[in-house]
Amino acid sequence: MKSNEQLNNVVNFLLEQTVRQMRGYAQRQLDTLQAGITVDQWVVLKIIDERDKISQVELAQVAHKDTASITRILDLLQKKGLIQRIDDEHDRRKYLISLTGAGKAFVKLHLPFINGIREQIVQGLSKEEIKTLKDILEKIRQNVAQGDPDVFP
Amino acid sequence: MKSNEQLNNVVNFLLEQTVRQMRGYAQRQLDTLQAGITVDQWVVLKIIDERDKISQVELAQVAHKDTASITRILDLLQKKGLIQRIDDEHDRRKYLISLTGAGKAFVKLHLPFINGIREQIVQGLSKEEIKTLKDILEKIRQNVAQGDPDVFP
DNA sequence: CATCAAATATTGATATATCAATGAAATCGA
DNA sequence: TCGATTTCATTGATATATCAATATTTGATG
Repeated sequence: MKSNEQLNNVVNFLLEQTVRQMRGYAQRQLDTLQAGITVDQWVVLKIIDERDKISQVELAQVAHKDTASITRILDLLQKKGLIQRIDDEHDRRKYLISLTGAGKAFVKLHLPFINGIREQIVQGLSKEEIKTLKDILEKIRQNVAQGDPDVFP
Repeated sequence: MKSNEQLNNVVNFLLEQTVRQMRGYAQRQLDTLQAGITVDQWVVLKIIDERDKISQVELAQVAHKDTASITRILDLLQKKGLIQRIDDEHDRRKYLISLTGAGKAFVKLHLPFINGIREQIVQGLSKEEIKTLKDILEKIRQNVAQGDPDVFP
């Protein structure tokens, strides 16, 4: 089984490494915009764009991040003037998160370029390959799943 | 090409999410050992086990980590008494990194269990699927590659 | 209604990634 | 050999992940 161990190690490693490189690539591309924003901040910004008045817990679920991370990312986005926290009248524990005018403009301005980045990442992969990749990743996700599984389309 | 866009987004997201869950799973399993060590620390430890007297730059290359990260991970491993930095007589900028006796014993003790974790992660995947996965990830890596590509077996 | 449990956001601690700057040492080129 | 460049390890700063603890508020149940 020694060769299997090798292979498993390689797969684990390759997956991590690929994601690391993807993130690096996306960040470097994003940096060329001089927009002063990180990939994770963009992800959060984009979700807010699509789901106005979302709460932080929901945001965390959709972004697959911890609420602590969301708090800190929102702090940064708020400092940049891109989002705002509005008190929820019906539940005073919550904020309703929205884009500011500047935030909306920011998303609108940069969305096409950023969609381009994502296309470049999977460039040259056929639909079949993408489907196969998704299936395999789904199997891995089931192997490592704990508690409530979250569903991908 | 419009139909692909949604798909692309999912693939990027799914990859990141899968790796995140893999890491979480591996860490939780590691935690059951009560060994007080992280996945990344284990990775570094294992490399030192295989390549005694390695330098920190080499370690960084093999582990695909920044030298800054290596410095900090080694600091922690050294505090735990698992590794030692020895001055390189031939190049006084370098350390030669080695496991201590405790470090060797630690690796020997936990290696089988940790290999088991890797095994569980890719459980149920056929060799063909693993090969396909590797090929697809390799394509993505090439799409996002910058500078010197690093080679996987 | 009072209490107790759960949800929400925040904060703190620790680990890591990444980038930039630094000091010390080695090497290279004229 | 001297000076410039490069290499090595470290440190600092910032961003994020994760886990734990907390205050506030809500909801549920007696």
